[in-house]
Amino acid sequence: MTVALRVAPSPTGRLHVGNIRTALINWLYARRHGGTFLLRIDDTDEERSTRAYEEAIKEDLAWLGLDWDRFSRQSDRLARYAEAAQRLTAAGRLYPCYETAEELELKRKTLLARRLPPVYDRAALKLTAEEKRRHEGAGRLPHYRFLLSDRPVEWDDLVRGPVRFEPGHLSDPVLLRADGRPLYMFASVVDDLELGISHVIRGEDHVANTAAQIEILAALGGKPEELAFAHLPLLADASGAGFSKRLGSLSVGDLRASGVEPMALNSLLAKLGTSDAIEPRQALAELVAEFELAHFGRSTPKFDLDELMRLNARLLHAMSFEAVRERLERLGLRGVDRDFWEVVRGNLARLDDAAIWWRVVHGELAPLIEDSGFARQAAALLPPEPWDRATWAAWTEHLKVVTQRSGKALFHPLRLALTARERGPELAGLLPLIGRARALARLNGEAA
RNA sequence: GUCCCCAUCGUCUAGAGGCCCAGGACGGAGCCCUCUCACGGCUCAAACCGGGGUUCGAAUCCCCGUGGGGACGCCA
Repeated sequence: MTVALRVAPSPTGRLHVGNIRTALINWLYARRHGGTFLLRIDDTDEERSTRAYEEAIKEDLAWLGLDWDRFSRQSDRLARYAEAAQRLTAAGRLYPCYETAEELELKRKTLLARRLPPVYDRAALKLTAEEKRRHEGAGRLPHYRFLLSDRPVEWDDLVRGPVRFEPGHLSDPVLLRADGRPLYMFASVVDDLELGISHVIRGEDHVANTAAQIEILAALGGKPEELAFAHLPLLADASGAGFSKRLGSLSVGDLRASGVEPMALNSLLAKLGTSDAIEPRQALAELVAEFELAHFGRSTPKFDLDELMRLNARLLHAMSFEAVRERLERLGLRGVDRDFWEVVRGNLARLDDAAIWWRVVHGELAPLIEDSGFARQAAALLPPEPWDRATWAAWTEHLKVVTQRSGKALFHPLRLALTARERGPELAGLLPLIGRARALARLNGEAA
């Protein structure tokens, strides 16, 4: 069986945490099983979809490193949906309905008030030809519903196990709006069938849709057993609130602005809710090798931004110079080298922070002098260049003997004078980068 | 309201009747390393939602509560 997966965002906003997780997991599954990955833009909702968002989604996926082998856009395939609708009509599975949105809303409210599930009553099925003519004569255009069977729908969900939907709990889904446009429910099935999708991995908010879509698929001549479904539990935010409440507003843009590395996000989202340890991974290939859909549980995991930021820091601490060189240069660190990166990376929470240490090493700063006498002594004992990592130990050993200082009393003033900061990377590494001239001046209390 | 799903350390989870006075990872605490923070090493604290059953024996099976999530659109 050919493995083919897809991610199907609607271009009505930027990708957010939930979207990204779904996209990533589908992508990982495809790559893990040597399958293809399709980016499908679900833009049947004309009012809310824009090309600008479509572009933003492509950029966001590219930023994450999720590439696609195939691309399709639902608005380009309207003829296909119309053709499929004709086949359903011919099979007697598509029927016109004339209720207005308001009338349907009223029906639902009435049912709810009677403690009944708000399922469509199929009143339109009983309409006579005369009644239909009257409706159309009155200017009412029909929308079309798919006639669900009276048999239960079953499938073996890759995450939830055997799932069974009893008839009567589902409304006949509207496939075509009164203006003739297909709805997601329909376009999605036609695409999955015609584009040869083998696995649909999505959030559990789609389980009821799957039941209906399996029937539509079969009515279209597709084989439901050739399409595997997996429904993952939705994410909640750290407080446990449902995903749509707060996480829905956490977009890729926000995350990027917070200094989140794409691989930090990928590392978290690929494992959150699984039994695997969540650890920083430098490359998607590692996540591909580790990916197992069966490791996902059925309960709602919490997405915690603090956890993401910690993972982000850990990822940064292990990043290679090659991986960040260009980005550092773009940050204005001209001529940045491996030594600098390796000395500094362990102290970064986000890549941008490297600029702080770049200034400490190459820029001018006003030193903090606690004891000018001691600082001048230290300056006087500064060894001649060339300097390397051993210089620091040699120098401070010498200072220790001469000044009788040790521990914090010895080191703290040196750190303050040299970097003007309480904390930072090891001075043994930093000192050679700062260089003798600058160190000398700073110890003497001069801005340098 | 109806239906579906879920319920083990703070978090993600292992656990498919005895191997569990419950294991791992992240986080937390302590110690070590150390000029600081981080890294690393070692150690510790930390959980089976409640109540009924079934069973010689239940975290594991059943029922009922409770709590959480989801679905019920001419949105996706």
